Amino acid sequence: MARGKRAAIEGPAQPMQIDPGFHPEIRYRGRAMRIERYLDQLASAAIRETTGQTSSPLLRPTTDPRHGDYQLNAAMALAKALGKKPREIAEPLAAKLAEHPAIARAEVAGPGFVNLHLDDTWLGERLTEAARDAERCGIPLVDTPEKIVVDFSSPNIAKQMHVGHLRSTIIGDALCRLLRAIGHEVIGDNHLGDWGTQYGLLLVGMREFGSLDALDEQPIEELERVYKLASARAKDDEDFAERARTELAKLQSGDAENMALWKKFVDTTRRELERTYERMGIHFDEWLGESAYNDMLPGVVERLLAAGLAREDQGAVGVFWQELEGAPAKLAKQKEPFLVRKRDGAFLYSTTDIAAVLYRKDRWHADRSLYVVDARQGLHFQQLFAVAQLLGVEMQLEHISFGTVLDEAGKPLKTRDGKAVTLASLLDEAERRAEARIREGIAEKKLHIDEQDVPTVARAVGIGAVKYADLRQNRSSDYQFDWDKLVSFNGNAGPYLQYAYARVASIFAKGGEDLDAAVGPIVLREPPEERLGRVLARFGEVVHQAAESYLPHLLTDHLYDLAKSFMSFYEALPVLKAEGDVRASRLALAALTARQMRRGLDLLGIEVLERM
RNA sequence: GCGCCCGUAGCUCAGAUGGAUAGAGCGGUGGACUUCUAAUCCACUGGUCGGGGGUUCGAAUCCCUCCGGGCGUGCCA
Repeated sequence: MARGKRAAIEGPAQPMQIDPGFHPEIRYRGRAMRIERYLDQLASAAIRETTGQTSSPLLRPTTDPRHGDYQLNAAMALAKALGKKPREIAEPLAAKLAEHPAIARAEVAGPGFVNLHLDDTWLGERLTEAARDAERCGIPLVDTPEKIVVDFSSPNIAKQMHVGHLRSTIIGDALCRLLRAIGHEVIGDNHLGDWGTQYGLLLVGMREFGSLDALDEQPIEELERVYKLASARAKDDEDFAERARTELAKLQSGDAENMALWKKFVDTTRRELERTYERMGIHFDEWLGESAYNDMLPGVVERLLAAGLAREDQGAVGVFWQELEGAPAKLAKQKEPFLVRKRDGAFLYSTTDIAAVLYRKDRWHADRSLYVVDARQGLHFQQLFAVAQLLGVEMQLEHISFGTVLDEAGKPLKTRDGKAVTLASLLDEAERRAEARIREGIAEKKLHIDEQDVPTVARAVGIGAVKYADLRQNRSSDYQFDWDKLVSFNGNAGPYLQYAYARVASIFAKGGEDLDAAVGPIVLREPPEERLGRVLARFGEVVHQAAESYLPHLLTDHLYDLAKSFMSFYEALPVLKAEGDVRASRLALAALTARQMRRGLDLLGIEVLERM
């Protein structure tokens, strides 16, 4: 049963015609569903017309469906400035908006809220358009595309990736996908830790007790083994430590022999890292590690000195905020210098990061550079960004910080013997648990998976569950890792969404229907359809919000809403057994759901399965 | 000391630029499978939003203060 008024228009949706006297500049851009922005523009125009004011309508989705779909809070805000009662402002505003075909009803309520009820006919037409946009899936492009560098994952050479890299890798990858989806040009850059003091120890250690064969076969294990031995030795053998420093200096000045061995460390490790990334479906556009900026480092320090931003102190060179004009007050107060050259002449990661900022600006002409890095490095990035600003680099810099991964007891996730859990072992465990759950489901005849597909499904479900668990939480807080929740098939978890997708897909498989051919027209008749339709209509908007606020959990929450709404619809109303227009409409709703689920999960780096 | 983050239902968490009776999931209780996948769906249950002040027509949200927890802090990254 459709709410509100319904125009007589049926059949294929037309690009909507808008009364030019009302808002000549606003066009609903065909298939690009960004409904909130559209309503916002509509309401702004209505405010201008009824009050002469240019002000935000303060459009918000309602929290209670009885208040309609969206509410405007502007009347209360405008009351003081206009010297009127809020309701006196709200009444004409509501009347104006009610004239528009998108709005079924606009009611004034409470102190001066304007509650907007979307028109189901209008909404059905917009959904029909979205159903016919298989390519973009209703996600509009940004007006001004930017070039954005996303610096993420960034493991160290010669060390296993561990849970500490998990979040950066998963969140960074999702942000790349999201920003690309709304039309930005994205460079995903793996800023490897492939340069620095540990290489002196590794060079000497490798020659002393390393094996080149082992390095080829199990590079990371061998490098970790050698490093452990070498650093232990260096502690009580001053001669050994001195040789390590000498070899490091030779490496940094380009000694051919050391360079060759170092290169071998990097290449072999990279091959091993790529296997893990492949397993996770992660791709980088660039692998510019710290070593890539080596040649720039002396110049960076000189430039800072010349600009009067840095000075020498106790043999080291750094930026001393409390002495600097135009420095952020907080940095000055903290009195922590930003060191860029050590007493022994070596450079630090601060120096490398400044070089990378300059490189990204000068060589790539990036508009934005995002650093998907642990929250504990917050101070470093504050300092880095302040230096960049003082150097006059015009590029938006953002630290996309995230919290620590904790175990069930709320402590940082470690193995029993206190070591960091490696990423590989975590993924193994996820797949193992997923497989166990899947076999249970098959035994109970609740899942429909052929034996030969079990490993594939277990992989997609296991990896997907890990990613979803990470992405669904607001990045800034620490997150508690819980295996049972992770692989659970119900509730807000990855497998539930994959299951929901498989259920939609099975409608088409069962009915022999082509998903791409199911294009409606969509007409919202029953309450479950109206609810599903309203969720479907928000997709483009949510993708934009998630991308531009760097909050993937906005999308996971939305996809969960979508899955729930679809499940309710699916349980309540027949699709294949419906007839005529109703069947066509419901098939199109299902097809649009499937596409948004697939696309949405893809933007999070999560695979879907046609059958499970 | 200085700085950053956090404190919301029994548990895990959402609550963007302040908006109506603070929402999910898990858990608990009760229902729904001869009908498109029941690992699903429906209903119910559950809160001094850490405490106290302040700003506002309106505060979980902004400001101050206190309490509790985590993290960072001169030559690691």
